[in-house]
This record gives sequence, structure tokens and C-alpha cells, in this order.
Amino acid sequence: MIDARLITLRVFARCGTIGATAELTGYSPSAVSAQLRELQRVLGMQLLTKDGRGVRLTAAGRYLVSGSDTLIAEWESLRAAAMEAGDQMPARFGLGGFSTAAAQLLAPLAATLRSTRPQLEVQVLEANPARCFDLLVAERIDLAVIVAMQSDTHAEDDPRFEQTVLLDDPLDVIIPSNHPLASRETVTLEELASEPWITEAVGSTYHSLFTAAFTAVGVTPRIAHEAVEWETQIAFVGAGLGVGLLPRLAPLRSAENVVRLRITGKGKPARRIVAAVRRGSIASPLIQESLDILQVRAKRILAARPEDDL
Amino acid sequence: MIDARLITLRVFARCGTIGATAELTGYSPSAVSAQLRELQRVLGMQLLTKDGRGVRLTAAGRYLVSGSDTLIAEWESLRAAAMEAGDQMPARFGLGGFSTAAAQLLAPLAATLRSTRPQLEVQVLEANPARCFDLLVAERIDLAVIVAMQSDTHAEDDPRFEQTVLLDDPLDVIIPSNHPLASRETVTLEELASEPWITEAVGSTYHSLFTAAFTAVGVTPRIAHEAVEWETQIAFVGAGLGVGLLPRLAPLRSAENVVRLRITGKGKPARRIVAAVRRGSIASPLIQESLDILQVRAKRILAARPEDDL
DNA sequence: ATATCTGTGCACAATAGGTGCATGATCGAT
DNA sequence: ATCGATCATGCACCTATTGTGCACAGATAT
Repeated sequence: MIDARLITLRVFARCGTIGATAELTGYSPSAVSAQLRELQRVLGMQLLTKDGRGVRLTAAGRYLVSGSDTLIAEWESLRAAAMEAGDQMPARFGLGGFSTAAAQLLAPLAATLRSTRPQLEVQVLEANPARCFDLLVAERIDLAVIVAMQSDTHAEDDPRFEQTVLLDDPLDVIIPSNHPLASRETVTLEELASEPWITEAVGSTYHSLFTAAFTAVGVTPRIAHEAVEWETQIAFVGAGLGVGLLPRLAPLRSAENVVRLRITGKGKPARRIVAAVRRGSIASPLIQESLDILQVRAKRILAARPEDDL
Repeated sequence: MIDARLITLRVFARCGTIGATAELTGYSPSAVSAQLRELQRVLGMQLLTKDGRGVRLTAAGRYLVSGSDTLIAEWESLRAAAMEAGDQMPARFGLGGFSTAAAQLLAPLAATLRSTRPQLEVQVLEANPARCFDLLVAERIDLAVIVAMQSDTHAEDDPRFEQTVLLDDPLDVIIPSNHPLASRETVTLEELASEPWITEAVGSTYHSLFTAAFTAVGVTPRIAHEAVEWETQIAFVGAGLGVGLLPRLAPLRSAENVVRLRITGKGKPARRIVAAVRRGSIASPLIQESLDILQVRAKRILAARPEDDL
């Protein structure tokens, strides 16, 4: 119930340019520009100033955006409580998530909701974690399943979001089936220190996981190749180009000549998968139900694993 | 920046019928109906139920309305702080007030604002205190100068408003100039207990002031006539029909054969004139400036009086 | 300079949102 | 029971807000 133009302003504050705001909110740049102009007119405040070829928030604008955090959170909370008081559900529900891990959690969630609440319009958007947060702010989605980043530790206490840990997904090693270590059950990262590694591009979501895993054990791996998709990476490994890290949740269906090994030793890298919602909305019955479904799913996944992985 | 439909819902919660809501908000009944229907659709909540020939809030609706108090207050507060941070003014400013007293305070305020801030669109609405509160809720006005009612003591701590005492305006007695007491400077209410009194209709704003004044001294006056306008009451008194109470701020220009006397004794009735704003908005620079102007005006009025009246 | 990226103004189109009247439902009074 | 009064709502119609697409202007980097 907070005016859409204020939401737009918040998104702008996050990404800094009209164009990016338009892309994120789904409007055209002209519309965003007009919205912000209208917002200034209605409030009688100057919120933006020209800055080079772009625009920048004024002091009043920054103040408004920073203060709107609690306002939005309070609205979400109110909305959620009213929902609960009336025992009702919203008409639309937007989900966001990234990659295979999210797919394994989000897809079943969406399916369950679709069957139990046929009149609920469920929409799923695939987006990387950073974008998921943006989409939450832009109110395009209501719940996101993402991989918690080390670099995004500040996101933990962001006043705009509330996060719930779903599970820790360990990273495995994949090596060619003709590799000397292929018959092993487990390996340590140290044993693979001299191998040519295949990872994602620098700056990607998983590259930081990769480096974090090796810095933890104190070795510097040699990055031989880069791949974007898991499938590509697996194919590279299968072709004998090197070895790679693969999350346990990522399936290895199409790989005949690739072996997956568990990592042991002090460096047991894992990615933490969490659910994120707008602060305040966590009390909503639909959010609660969704989190429950996700938790059950996560527990089932954990239960199917050997005990040493927890 | 809170959605207009939520404001409408709040007004509805206050007055209970679509028609009254329409009258108060300035919309047509159809528009109010459509707005509330839309609100329910957007929120995915049922907020209203048919109840006889009218409609009634559901549990969710009541919850939403009650919780929106703090939400609105927080928004007003944020808006005010942003205004102050940016050293800026809103484009529109709505004032509300009642009767002569308000006129003597509001008119100068409006005039001052008009001259010092030419681009500010100032609108003044004359309305009785109860309606002023409604207009504040409906966001038709931003500041109201009203007479605090004894019966409305609960309004003191209403979470929707903040009130500032401007001045206490004593009530005088007006009697025909040929009355035995006409040559006196002051009288007590007891001395006039047996006179035929002229007052406003039962249930009106000032009737309760009237009764409160007499219950304070423990006498029961005889109400002979009723008048709505001060001028009418004065004319009645001038015609020798009885005596009446007149606020000090109400001018006595057209009355040749009427005398105004101060009231002494333990019962010194007065009406308290206060300024009311939506909670949170009091920090707004424009509100602050307006309150300052009103306070100065009030002090000037008090200064022009004999000391015994304070 | 030129190319490029920024935001904005304008004509136009879609649609949200308004009014006024007619209709249906309910209640109170005769 | 019946009638009128009172409410809310649906419908036809109209307005104006709001979005799009394109062209354009200012600023920057090469």
C-alpha cells in the first residue's frame, strides 16, 4: 500500500541510474523519470539532482529512502498480521531463486502451492542472489531462495530483509573417471592443489565460494578454464581438461566419464542456502507456509545424505 | 505516500457508511465503493462484509485500520523529517477550523503564509471540531484549529493526532443593556442562575461548554431559547429575550443594546483552543512555522487582555 | 571530434479511476 | 403488508493519469 513511486525511488537509490531502475521495476526509462518527477511534485520536495550525465539523490531523497525501510517493514508486518487475522491469502505470489539449488527447492514449492491453492497466482523468476534482493525491494517477488555469499555478510542484518537458513549444501569435487584419484571415496583439497581447475568467471556468484574454499586450506589453485553452466563445467571435466567443484544439489546425470568425490579435511567447503523475504512479511501465513514447505524439503534432502555431512 | 485507498478505508472505519465516507473524502459513493473493492482485490483480503443495508469491516479490515495508525504516523514523521533535511516545503497546505475563534487565528495564519510563501497553495475549510478530525484523517487538511471538548477528552491521546494548546478563551456573559446588572463590570454565574438563557442546540459544540460551566457552580439554568449563530444569539439578547454566554474572541460589533460582562467566582468557564495535526507531521517545517505563527497570535490576544484573565 | 551513455520531452495509446444514474436490498414506519 | 427512505453497487460514459517509443540534449571517454 506504499505508493509505487516510493518503491521506484527505493529501487533507484539501490542501483543509481534511471535505466537500471526501469529494467528492474519493469517500467520504461521514461516512466521511471516521470514517476520520480511526479513524486517530487506531490511531496513538494526535490529528491534528485543532475550529476554528470546521470542523476543523484538529494539529502532529502536519501533521508526519505533510508527512512522508508522501517515504513515498508511496518507495512509488510501489518499486512501479514491482517492476513493472519482474517485467515486469508494474497492473490499473487512471486518467487525468486538462483541456479539448480534454488530450482530443487523452489520448483517443488511452486508445485505444492499451485496444487493446494489453485486460485493463487504463483510466479517464479530465476535470478542471481543480488538481483533477487533487488527484486524483493522492487516488490516483483515476495520470497527468494538464494545462496548466502560471504561478501554479502552485510545482507544478514539488512533492515529490508529477513533471512532463514534452509540448509548447508556441501561442495563436492568432480574429476575425470580416468583420474588416479577416481577410485577414492573422499579427497582433500590439498591433494588436488596442483590440478588444473575449472570454475566460473571472476566476480560470479560461485567464484567467491571457490576462492574461499581454498583460502581456508591455504593453497592457491591454478584456474585453467572457466565455465558458466554446470553442464559445461562437467563436460570440461569429462573431457579431461581439469577438475572442478560441484554443489551436492547439482545433479550429475549426463556424466558418464566423471566421478564425484566428497571433500574431507579441515576445508569442507559448503554453500549456505537461505530464504529471504521483505522484513515484516515473515508473519504472513502464505510466507510461513512456504517456509515450512521449504524447510521440510531441506530436511528431506539432508536426511538422504550420509551422516558425516550433517 | 500511503495509498489513497487505505486512507479511504480509514475514513470508512471512522464513519461506518460508504455515503458518509464519500462526503468526507470528496469522492462519490460509487468511487468509494470501487476503491474499497479494488483495495480488497489488490491486498487479496476481504475487508468488508454486508451488514443489513450497509457494510461492515471484517476482522482483517479492523486489524488493518487499527494498525495503519502507526503506519501513517511514521510516514508523516518521515515526510516531515525529509522536508526538514532538504529545507523544503509542500506545495499544498490545508487548514481547518471552526467558528469565529478559529477565524481569528486561521485567517491571519493563512494570510501570513500566502504572503511569505506565494507559491504555496493554502486552502482553508470551515468545519466543526469533529469534522476537522475527520478531515485530518481524510488528509483533506493538514492542520486544524479547534475547540477542545470535554467530551472529546479521549481525543487527547488519540494515536492519530498531536495537539498543541494555543490559548484558553474565557466565556463572557451578554445581557440586555437595560438589564439591572448591565452597569456591573463583572458577575457570577450564580447571580444569573434564574435568568432565561439562550444557548445553542443540544448536542452542538458549545452546548456542552454551557452545561459544563453551570454544573461546575452547581446551578441548573433555564434554557429559554436556542440559536445557532452568535449574531442570532446576540440579537435575541438585544431583544430582551434572555442572557447568553459569548466567547471573548467573538466580536460584539453589531450590538448597541447588549452589554458584555466578565464572569468571576469559582466558575470561570472557558473554552480551550488547540491546534491539531496528524501525528508525526508536527516536525514538518511548514507545520512548525504555522504553529509558531499561531502561538504568536495567541500570545498577542492574551496580552491585550486584563491580567486577571491570564 | 566522435561515439556512447545518460536522462528527458513529446505524441500517442492504454487504462485506471472518476461521475451520475439506475437498480437491488434492507429497514422502519405507517 | 406496503411504502418510502436509506445504502451499496453495477453500468455506461468520460476524464486524466500513466505508460510506451522515439527523438533529442547534455556529459564523458576515446
